[in-house]
Amino acid sequence: MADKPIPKYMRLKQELMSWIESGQLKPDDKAPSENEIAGRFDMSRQTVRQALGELEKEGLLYRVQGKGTFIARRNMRPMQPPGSMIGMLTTHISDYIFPHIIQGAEARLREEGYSLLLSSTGNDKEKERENLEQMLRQPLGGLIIEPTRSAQGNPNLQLFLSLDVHHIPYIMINERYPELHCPCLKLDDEAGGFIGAEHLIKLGHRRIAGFFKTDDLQGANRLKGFIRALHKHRLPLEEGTVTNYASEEKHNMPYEAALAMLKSAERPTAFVCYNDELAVLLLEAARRLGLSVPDDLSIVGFDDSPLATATEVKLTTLSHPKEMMGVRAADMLLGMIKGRGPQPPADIVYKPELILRGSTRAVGEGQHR
Amino acid sequence: MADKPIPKYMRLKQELMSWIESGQLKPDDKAPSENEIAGRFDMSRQTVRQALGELEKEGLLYRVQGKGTFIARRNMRPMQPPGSMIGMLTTHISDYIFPHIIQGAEARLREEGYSLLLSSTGNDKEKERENLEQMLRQPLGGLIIEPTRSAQGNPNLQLFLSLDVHHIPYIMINERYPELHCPCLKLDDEAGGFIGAEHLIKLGHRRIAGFFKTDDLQGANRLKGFIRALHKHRLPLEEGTVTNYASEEKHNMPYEAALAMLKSAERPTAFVCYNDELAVLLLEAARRLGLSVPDDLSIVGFDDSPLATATEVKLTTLSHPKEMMGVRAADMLLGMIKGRGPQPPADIVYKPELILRGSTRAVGEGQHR
DNA sequence: ATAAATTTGTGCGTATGTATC
DNA sequence: GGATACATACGCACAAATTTA
Repeated sequence: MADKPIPKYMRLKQELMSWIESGQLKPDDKAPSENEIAGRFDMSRQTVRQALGELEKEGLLYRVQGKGTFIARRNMRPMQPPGSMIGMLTTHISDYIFPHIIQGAEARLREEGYSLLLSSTGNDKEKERENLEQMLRQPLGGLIIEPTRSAQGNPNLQLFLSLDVHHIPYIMINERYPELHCPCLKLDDEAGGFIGAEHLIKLGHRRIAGFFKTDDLQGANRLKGFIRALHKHRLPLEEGTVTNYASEEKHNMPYEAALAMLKSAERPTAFVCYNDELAVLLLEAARRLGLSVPDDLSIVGFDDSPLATATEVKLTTLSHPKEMMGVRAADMLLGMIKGRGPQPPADIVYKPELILRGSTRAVGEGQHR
Repeated sequence: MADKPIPKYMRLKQELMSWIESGQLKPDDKAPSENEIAGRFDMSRQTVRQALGELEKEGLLYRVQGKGTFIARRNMRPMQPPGSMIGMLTTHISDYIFPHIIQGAEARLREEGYSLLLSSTGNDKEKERENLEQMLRQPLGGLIIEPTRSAQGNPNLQLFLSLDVHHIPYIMINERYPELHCPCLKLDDEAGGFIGAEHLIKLGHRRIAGFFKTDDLQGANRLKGFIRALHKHRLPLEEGTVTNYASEEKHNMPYEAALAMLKSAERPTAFVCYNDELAVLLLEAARRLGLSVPDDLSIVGFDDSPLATATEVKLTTLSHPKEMMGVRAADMLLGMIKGRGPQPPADIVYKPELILRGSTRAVGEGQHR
């Protein structure tokens, strides 16, 4: 009684599909004529035509007037359902820690049967727009975005809002555009800057210079924490203590500034650096002036990148979740995609931890070697 | 006479499509009933049904029994044409030079309006299979593949062959599986091993140890070149001169081997390393024993990775095209996709160049510092 | 709540046109 | 030209779902 009768043409469709699948009918084989099928299955030719018509639309058959009906070349690979592709848009692909974040996200997504569509902006907001537009042309299930120059406004806001319109879930990593209220995974950069500076202060350093990139909010927040530590310990924030630089200048400007500082009479005894990449560069500056790290100068890096342990003097630095952040980002996004709840997940904020290595030392401690 | 009469149902289809396109019928609007259309256009209901049926299959309409026919929500964002996505399958995403290759390829592909679908095998042939299968479910325009453990056979050969069956162009980078004859971009690893070793020989070194990874062909070829250099200069290849290791052992095994070697009475005066990552590690081993590089030990790296200049002693190493290889790989693949010619492009083989830095020195030269 | 009207779904019949062999 | 096969077109009857009276 509860049975739903299957229409005749539908049963014929299934029968024919099984013929094809079992190999009884191979590609380019000729199927029986409409009249023959009608006779064999005791149905009208119109009904056969309905079944064949649908199979043709589905690409399993092709029909040639006057010739017959034939099995299509099975070019059909079993297709991925739309929405099983996740886009990831970062500033860089190859720079220090980004590959690790990407690797983490890719691994997790693949485990869950999703694919990763990768794109980078090269820290250029124009390219961010192009990439977003291109991504929107794909049937994406979601997006993981690292903002480009997050401290310099968001000219592509309209595009991001259209993600909401299309109901494409997205999250941000490292930072978020303040205008958007999407979930975000980030490091507590302010705390990191504070911890790095306070570590040096507790080692007795009093003249501490800071070097921060300021075109993204990570840099601004790390600087904020740095300043808070100085204030807390009532150290003056003198002119020239903090060097701000833009991404384009990272190879020269801070290096030159550090050289100038280290040559001055009242040279700083410690550096807090925006990241390990810069710390390695400033390590080189100290070497060039014949200064020993950590005997003459302490340096704190940031991000615990592979560079931190490649140097002779291993860098004291602040941890960054890297792969783990990528994994969690994937988890969170997949949760939003599958998830029922309309409430977006809460932000995940990682506390950076100080990793003590050889590049920092108390002032005035005995020289070695 | 030469006119082909347009069928009634086709004219109706076009009429209805124009209604939708012009906005006379908006999404979720109800279309006139089959009988009404039939009356209005003076045709039978069956003919109307044929037109509506096709439009439904094409996704422009949906029909609800007992209710009516409705215009589909045009959720269709302008879709990317299939085949505008390029897959890239590498062993690692985050390890030293891979990010640079990926970055180069991604940049070039995006310039041409293609997207990059990224996946990594983690040097695991099982994951290589899974990733390939997943990639095949996407409408890929082509594939860039870095073989996984190319020196250890190819259990996924069938999958690679099915790429040919589906006419999906693909190329390999860094190495190729010998069983497959697809275009390949690679470094002349054999020449690199030779150049590195000969450089040391010309500096007067006689006891030169080599450390090579042997689960991929790059390592095997670099070793081959290393041995050829020794032969050419009639140096003996003594027991223990060459250390082979597998990827899993890279963090400990060569390090321990180097320590043992350096402690022996007849310690080698120079190392040729599979890559910079290993060179940095062995630099550390030398430090631990109080040996100075390059005064007591010369080290040659490979790949000119960022690590090579992060160390205090900048590494003498062999160049690798990195980004450029990614860009050229993208170019070559796009050429194959667009290209008419059935003949596949020729391999591109880069000659590695010796980059002289501070980690190598002639034996017996004056000590410094 | 029931019945009637409407609308799409299924199935069959016929006739004619047109392409292929 | 004739036979065969698919394409177009119209007609009817009834079933199933939905809306309306």
